[in-house]
Amino acid sequence: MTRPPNCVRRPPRRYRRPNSCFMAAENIFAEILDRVRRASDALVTAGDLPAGIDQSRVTVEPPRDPTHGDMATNAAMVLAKDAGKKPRELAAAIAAKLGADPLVDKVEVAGPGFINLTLKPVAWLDALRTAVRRGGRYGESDIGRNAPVNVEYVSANPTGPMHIGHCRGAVFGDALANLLAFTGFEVAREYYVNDAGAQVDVLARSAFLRYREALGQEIGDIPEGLYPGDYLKPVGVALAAQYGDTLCGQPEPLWLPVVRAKAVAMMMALIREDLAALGIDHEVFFSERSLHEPRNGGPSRIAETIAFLESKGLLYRGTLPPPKGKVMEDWEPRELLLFRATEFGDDVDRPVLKSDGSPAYITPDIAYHRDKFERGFANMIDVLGADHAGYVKRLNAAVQAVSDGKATLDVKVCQLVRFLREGQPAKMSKRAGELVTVRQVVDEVGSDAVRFMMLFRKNDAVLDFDLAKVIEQSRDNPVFYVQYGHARGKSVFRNARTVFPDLPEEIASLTDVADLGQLTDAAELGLVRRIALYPRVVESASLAHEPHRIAFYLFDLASDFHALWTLGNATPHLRFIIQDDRQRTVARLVLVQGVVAVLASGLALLGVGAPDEMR
RNA sequence: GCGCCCGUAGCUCAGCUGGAUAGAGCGCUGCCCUCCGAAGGCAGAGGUCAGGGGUUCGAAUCCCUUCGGGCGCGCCA
Repeated sequence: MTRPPNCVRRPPRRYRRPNSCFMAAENIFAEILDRVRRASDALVTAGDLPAGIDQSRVTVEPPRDPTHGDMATNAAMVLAKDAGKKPRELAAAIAAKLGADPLVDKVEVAGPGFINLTLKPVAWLDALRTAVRRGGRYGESDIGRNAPVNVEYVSANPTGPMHIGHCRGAVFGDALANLLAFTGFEVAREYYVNDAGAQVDVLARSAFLRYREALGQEIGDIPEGLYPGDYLKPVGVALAAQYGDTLCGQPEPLWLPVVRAKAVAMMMALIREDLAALGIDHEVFFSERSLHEPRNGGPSRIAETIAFLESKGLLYRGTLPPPKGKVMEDWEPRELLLFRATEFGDDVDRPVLKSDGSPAYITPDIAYHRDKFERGFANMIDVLGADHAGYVKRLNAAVQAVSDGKATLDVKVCQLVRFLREGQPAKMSKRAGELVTVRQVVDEVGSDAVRFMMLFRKNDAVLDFDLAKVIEQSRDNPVFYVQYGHARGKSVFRNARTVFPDLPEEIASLTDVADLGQLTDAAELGLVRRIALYPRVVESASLAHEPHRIAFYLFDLASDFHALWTLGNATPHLRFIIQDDRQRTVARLVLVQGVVAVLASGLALLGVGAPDEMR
């Protein structure tokens, strides 16, 4: 019998961190932070700071105002209280140590006790060299320390093709998973298949009609309450081919499981095609139904979970107060088996069993998250749609309960997307009974545009998606603007080869011979600094579970690059290719290669293509 | 009624988990190509970070509160 395969494991498709050691200077900000800490440690040794002082709040950041130097640290201000010293006094002491650092050109104490650092140019040029050498792996890190993380996303009901409401969460979850893998987490991409609820029974009845239709029977209009979509016709045809008319004479309890399994399997195939169109491919499809079924002749996962909660004293029989703010005609108090969710911060205790004894809606979810925990995931991320925002507290309560507080769950709620065309609500053709689908949108504007735009906003803010704007070729369209940056870089290399035909195939291989000291213009060095920022952005985006930071960073990087390019219009000596100066050209090609590498790396994290030329 | 999210330039939004004089795009104003690098770039104007309290060296960011807007609320799924 066909059924969505449970826990089918395949090797992660997109990214796996190879075994390797990382260069210390991969992230120049982390490197400098390390040196600041060592300076503070030296003061501890000298007795100027108390032993064991907490340095966890010390940060190194690029200052907003470039006149404040390359980096600023708050070390003195953060440590001052514990040290019993004045911030500026302490700052002077730390600054004195840092001034001796070979990477540091200049140190200043400013404002309330900031220590502003200006690095030697060689420090930045080293960062560029690193970026070019590392290529697509630049920004990779091991901050995750191989900790397993389970990212559950999409989880659309298997009752039809994906509609656009699922699009944002799908792209978000996928990009977040990429990001976590890139930063050293052991990531599982998981899809929770709701193949057990009442809605899949409705699906089965709808498919059964199509089955009779395929057998040549007159079925008339699809009754209210069933799924009318044409996408169920192939299910009817397949059933007819497989079973002939043998299901017709059977009572519903006999044919329903058969039809349901077939329909769910075919709907999942449909959804996986839709996901594939967006470049999404989960490693695990977890069947809700499997949680209801006995395991090896023993109790089901759900029964086990209820017993577990019982043993922890987290269940009791009681009645809930009536829901407020809503007229409930048929509400009456009933005694139910309740889960003490309020002990974990939820607003009310939640029923585990309905009055008829069957599991309530959250119960399989509790069992599911318990299963994740027992599979070794102490870190879980659930990506949900806006309509599930009210569900966050009870999921957190469930995870706390089933893991004895040992697991963390971060629920990322993706807000609504408003589809527009030229600023007006988009009218999209809907065939009878079908919602607007993901496929329609991808077919119209392409996967790259959909993915980038879904990530060009914080997940918790509503998003306007203008179908006309995203295919414009202008700065107003960030997808184009960033991809164009990559293509433009590649075109520099093509042009450079016509001037210097002996240039190597791989521009990156010039890194060792290039004299990067040739990069002296403020605009060039600004671009180098932006490139050096990338590992820091990746790290913070990963830890915050906010892939949109990558998208905004790429936009800024492309912006810097386009600006430098255009500068060459008015000032020819700043052009990347200088006919009679091979050495300078080579240095600049390495710079452009840095831009190209970071754009390609960042776009790959977002799952967006990096074209060699725009068409 | 309760919970969650949002409120930053005329518009659409960033703001690096508390840092210095709050940024970008669009729009507006003024510039930069007689195709060889303008699908672009530069400059300017534009702000009580919704209002009010608090926490501390320091708040758009954290806490409380008021006002606006969105989503949700069930033994449904």
